Amino acid sequence: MPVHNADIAAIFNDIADLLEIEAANPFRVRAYRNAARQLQTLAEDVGGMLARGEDLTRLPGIGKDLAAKIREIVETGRCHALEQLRRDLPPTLTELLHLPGIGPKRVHALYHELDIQTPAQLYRAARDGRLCELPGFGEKTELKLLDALEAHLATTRRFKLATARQYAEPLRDHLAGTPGVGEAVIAGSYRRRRDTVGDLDILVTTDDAAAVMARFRDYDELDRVQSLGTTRASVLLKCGLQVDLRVVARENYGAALHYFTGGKAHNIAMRTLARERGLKVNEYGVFQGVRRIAGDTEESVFRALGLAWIPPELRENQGEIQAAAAGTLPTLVSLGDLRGDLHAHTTATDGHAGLEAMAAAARARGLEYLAITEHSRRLTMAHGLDARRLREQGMDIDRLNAKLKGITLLKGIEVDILDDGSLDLPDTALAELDLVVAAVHSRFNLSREAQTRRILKVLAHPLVSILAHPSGRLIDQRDPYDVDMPHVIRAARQRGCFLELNAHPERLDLLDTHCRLAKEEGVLVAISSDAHSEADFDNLDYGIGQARRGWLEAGDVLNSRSLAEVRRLLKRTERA
DNA sequence: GCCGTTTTCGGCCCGACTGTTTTCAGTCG
Repeated sequence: MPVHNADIAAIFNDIADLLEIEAANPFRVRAYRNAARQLQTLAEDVGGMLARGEDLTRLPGIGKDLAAKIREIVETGRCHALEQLRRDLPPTLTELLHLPGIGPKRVHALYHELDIQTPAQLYRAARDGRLCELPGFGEKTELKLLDALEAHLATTRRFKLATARQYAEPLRDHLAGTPGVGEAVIAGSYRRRRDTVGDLDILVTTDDAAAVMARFRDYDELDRVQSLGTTRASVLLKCGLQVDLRVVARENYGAALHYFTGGKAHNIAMRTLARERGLKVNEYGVFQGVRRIAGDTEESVFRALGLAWIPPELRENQGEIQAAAAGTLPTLVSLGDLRGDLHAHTTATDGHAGLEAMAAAARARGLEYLAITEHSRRLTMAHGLDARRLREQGMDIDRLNAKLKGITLLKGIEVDILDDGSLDLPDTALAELDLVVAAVHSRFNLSREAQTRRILKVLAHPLVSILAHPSGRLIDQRDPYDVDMPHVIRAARQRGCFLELNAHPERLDLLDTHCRLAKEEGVLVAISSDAHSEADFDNLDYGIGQARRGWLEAGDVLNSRSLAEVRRLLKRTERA
């Protein structure tokens, strides 16, 4: 079984947890966590990099020791260091660590003083009032733990960005309605437009923090307060989403917004850079000694460190700080750059609107062209098209195009990729179309070798232009299938094919890291709505967010081109 | 454990809130 970066990251995080419980050097612990984070943001599995003879110590945060451990895990599937730790400490202790209010010191005490190893044992101890015996534990801690364990708060889940938005915007508006409030903005991973968010970070500026806190506490959707101070509060909404609120004075807005937007790694890198320059960055500003030299605006914070303003989507410490210093930040693609959409359905299959309505909806959003790409016959559930119905729809599109103004419909198909990598419709039918989008909808659990072979075969097909939702994942529902994505991307470049970034909020597929890899390899990305209804074109904005996280510029996006240019590029695919 | 135009040793981001502490450690983001 191939080992994935996420597996190695999990091992490193486990090691970090156990080391922390053993009160190891905190910087050593941090090194493991940094490495885990680094691994999770790589576009390619380190196994592949090792196979090509690459030196892993070139990766930031990976030195000689951790590179050797990675090699050990890839080659043997085991990690001696972790096994050693687990001989000394029960592995279930890391579960305790994830309970609210429980950190390494308390886990250490629980284990060594009361022999508590699992959440269930902790629950019994709290219920029996045995926790109070421990120094540092009191009655309140005990009650809070009982509460948390009963509410199963240990299982923290992430929310899809589109779902989080439904809760976030009304709450932000509620807070913004407090008298005296200046700015009220949702920061954190929401502002960075991650595909999912673990919690909401809301920043409010005002001179009357108490009023904002009071209004926060009175919010209808609020389930319980976890902490509430004069400038910071943390609550759980009834839906289970955690919200962290921070209130600052107006002059601190820029510094606070930067602080509460950046990914952890970005913020640490920024503060390290400041320190190197004899400065200090915190949520109140940039300081030279006691003198505050910036912080009113985000621009001023970056400028004080000699950096250009970095778009929120890039703030993950993936090279954006270096690019900002060198003046080489990308000009990220925006919704207005999109001139067409290359993936949509109608009532002919599983869509909810007809050709004409979909065309009108696309045109209303400023699009100049729209490809109709129904499912093919194998997807009987979606009433997929066979060759005859596809031809009939083509004639409908010709007739409609003759009278449509301001938008052109393209004839396409989202043809199903069969188990062996062949296509669900004959070439004679596909050859009649303007573009062929190919998609995997079955056999998600093939081995990496078989799945990669299957998709490479599709990319080699002379009539295929775009690979739809390349990883096949459904957020929260289905993991990506196992495929060698760097290989797929290189194959797409050789064949002149394009990769779709499916903008549906449940897909957001291409992943951001693979968008960036596609850009580096020179493969254009099609940001597609996969619209099944008129309203679905609004989803394009989620695709834009993901594309921006992948550093894509307008020039990297296929459907930022004019219709004539797109037609030319599709033709080149066929000839390649 | 990582890292290095001040360095191969000696650093390593920063502050708020809670609870139990009576001056602060632990946790969290």
